[in-house]
Amino acid sequence: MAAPSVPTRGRRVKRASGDEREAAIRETLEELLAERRLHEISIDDLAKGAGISRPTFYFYFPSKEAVLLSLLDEMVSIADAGSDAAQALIEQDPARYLRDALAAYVTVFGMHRNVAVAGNEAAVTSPEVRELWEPVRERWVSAATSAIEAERERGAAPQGMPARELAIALLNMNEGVIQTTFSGMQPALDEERIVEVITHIWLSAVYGGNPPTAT
Amino acid sequence: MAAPSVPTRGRRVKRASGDEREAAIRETLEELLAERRLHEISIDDLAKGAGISRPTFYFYFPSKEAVLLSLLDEMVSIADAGSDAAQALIEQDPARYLRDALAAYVTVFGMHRNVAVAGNEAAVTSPEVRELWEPVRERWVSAATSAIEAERERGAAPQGMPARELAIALLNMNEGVIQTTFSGMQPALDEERIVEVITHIWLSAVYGGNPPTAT
DNA sequence: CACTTTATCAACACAGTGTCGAGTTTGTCA
DNA sequence: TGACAAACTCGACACTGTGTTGATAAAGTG
Repeated sequence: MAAPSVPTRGRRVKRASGDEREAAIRETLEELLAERRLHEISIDDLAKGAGISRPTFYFYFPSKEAVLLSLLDEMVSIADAGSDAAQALIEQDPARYLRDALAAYVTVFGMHRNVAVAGNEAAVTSPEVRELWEPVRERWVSAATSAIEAERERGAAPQGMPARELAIALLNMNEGVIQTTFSGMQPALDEERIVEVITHIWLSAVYGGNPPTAT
Repeated sequence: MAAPSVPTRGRRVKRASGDEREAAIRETLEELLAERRLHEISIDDLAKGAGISRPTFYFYFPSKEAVLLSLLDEMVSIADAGSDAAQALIEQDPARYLRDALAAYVTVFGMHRNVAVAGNEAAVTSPEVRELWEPVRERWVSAATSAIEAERERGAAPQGMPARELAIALLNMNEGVIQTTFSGMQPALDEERIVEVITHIWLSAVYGGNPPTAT
């Protein structure tokens, strides 16, 4: 499992000056996303920023969405790692597990907010980006569904809505909250309040008024 | 208050052949949105569909986003009207009021799903569309905030999270659920389940396990 | 029936995309 | 060490879409 620190998504091996260029392109995109939206950034901007010509850009990436994709890939794996760390708590203290896992995502997405917001923009435009996101979302939904079902089985949570439906709607809430807050839309939650508010809604929806007890 | 059936958003008076062209452009956009995404539709496509040349298009609208804007305008006022109809119930049976109001939006947005999905796409790209949506969202948040506070005052709902924060997060959930379901993204809720699932989450978040009683 | 308003479009200038083919540099191993 | 291939680079092209200009026709009005 000695995976490279940054997922390479199937690009063939590359080294030396090539790797530096590739990194320069990625860095340029992340920098430019701090100033303007994805659709306002041209391939020429990325090429210029990385010190190469536009045709050379295509040697490294097939499109600007592909550059974003590699940034998103990295961000998602960091976020997943953070929430896996909370995993240990799942049986002892479900409420704290939930808060920690949600906090992990909100923190990472907040640190890379430009990438996260651009990902949302590109998910509409680019089938490739959608193909990256769908399995990620499905994994989150499955994990939440299992957790809810486990809590019901041990009698901590009441029966009710199908667990998967709850999970989907609540995930949509997370995404929406993160999106509006980090893209500067109004009205939106204050950044520091996100975790508290969405944790409360998850807990009420799942446990309905009877908060879970720690063991 | 003899407002025209379709809001005109400040365009100067226009009539006869002019009005027909304008309507033809709007219809063409709604038709084409059933086949492909907004960014895949060119101004020339709209012009051709309305039987005019591309420069003539600009006589009627400054951009394709402006056409979408007028479609969105219409959709929002229909949806608002539908939820105003539920308003009467707010004091007698809050839970049913909530379900009816949510159902009104989901139904209207579902009927014009192509417009709704395109609106979301354009909100990222076009400041004008964002300027239309922000006040609409603010109105919804304010209405929900007042309703929650009223329920707390009469003792039906417990104190807790600031009402406005709840309202914002729950509105984000509604938008996210509608967006994923109607844009065909996966995973998503089944269309017929949306109202039931989101109503449940609103009620749990606001009343925490103690459902409101009808008077 | 002058004259303004409304409506129309051919032609242009531009910005961005993606590709082709010809070049240079770099590493390898005979 | 020098031939060869792979990695890398970019000028120039073809193409798609945008937005504007300026000339023109048709309709409505005093």
